[in-house]
Amino acid sequence: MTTTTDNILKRNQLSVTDSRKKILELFTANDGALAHSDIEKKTGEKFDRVTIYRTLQTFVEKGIIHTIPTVDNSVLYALCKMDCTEGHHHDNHVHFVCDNCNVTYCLDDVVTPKVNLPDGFKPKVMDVVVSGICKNC
Amino acid sequence: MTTTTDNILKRNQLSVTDSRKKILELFTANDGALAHSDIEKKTGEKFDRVTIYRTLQTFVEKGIIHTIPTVDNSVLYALCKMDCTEGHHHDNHVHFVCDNCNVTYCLDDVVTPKVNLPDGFKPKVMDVVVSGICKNC
DNA sequence: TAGTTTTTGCAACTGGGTTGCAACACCTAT
DNA sequence: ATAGGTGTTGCAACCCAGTTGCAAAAACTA
Ligand SMILES: [Mn+2]
Ligand SMILES: [Mn+2]
Ligand SMILES: [Zn+2]
Ligand SMILES: [Zn+2]
Repeated sequence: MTTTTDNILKRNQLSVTDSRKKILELFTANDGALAHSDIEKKTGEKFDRVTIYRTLQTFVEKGIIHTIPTVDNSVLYALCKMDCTEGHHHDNHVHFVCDNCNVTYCLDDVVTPKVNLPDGFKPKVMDVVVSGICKNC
Repeated sequence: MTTTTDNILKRNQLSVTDSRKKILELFTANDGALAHSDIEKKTGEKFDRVTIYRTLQTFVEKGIIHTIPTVDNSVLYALCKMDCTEGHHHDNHVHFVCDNCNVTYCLDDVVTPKVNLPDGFKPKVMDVVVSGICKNC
């Protein structure tokens, strides 16, 4: 029997291992973003810290997940929903952090607005993080 | 003789010390944002790392400088130009990071644009970081 | 100038993240 | 199904940013 996560791994030329399956499952089961520490807790001592770091790194490189900039200088990861490929991410969407439940959401459908920059500044990439109260709070 | 930096320190009920004067001077002399490491380099072994950390922390608390979220998860600091006070910052402006010279600017005059969020999401604060090529490059 | 308060420097510690390497698991071809 | 080669894991050791407690030193106050 071949599961969804197995397929995602194979599609990306990654060998199917316990850690990769479990970590990928966490992302597909969860609609918010996850920090390294979340994963460490949810896998419960099953895998070495280093393995988790390396797995996340691999997933980012393959375009399976992307990192999210945070205000408090921690790193968050979330599933790429667009057609991201190795080395090229299409994840320029708005992120929302809930002040109450502290969950971070990818708002893939929200278009990032245009801003008028002063003369001489040429924009390329725009990161928008909105914080407030989420739909579940 | 009383300098500008001395006045800023006194106005904020801070005792005037060498480290505070020197670090504050760096901010007033520089129009881009500074990282802890920048300050460490520019002061040249003159002050302990811990002193620099504590000074920056104090300045942030007093509303003299503010922190800037970065993509690569480092912390940047820049002078508050608005009327920020102890505990309350008015620094919701757009930040610009130059891909070429790597300087980060506070674009105090650029209004942060409105975005349309999905139903149920109530926005409070919005952080916008634009990257591209700056006016000096 | 002396006494009080605040700040500094040092040393020790924490926590996130990385690296090298040997043991192990996964994939492929027979 | 099995053996061999390749990729992945776990461990130990390390690095670096940032924090903490405390005694010495500097700044303020009277
Ligand atoms: Mn996202
Ligand atoms: Mn700013
Ligand atoms: Zn919430
Ligand atoms: Zn530039």
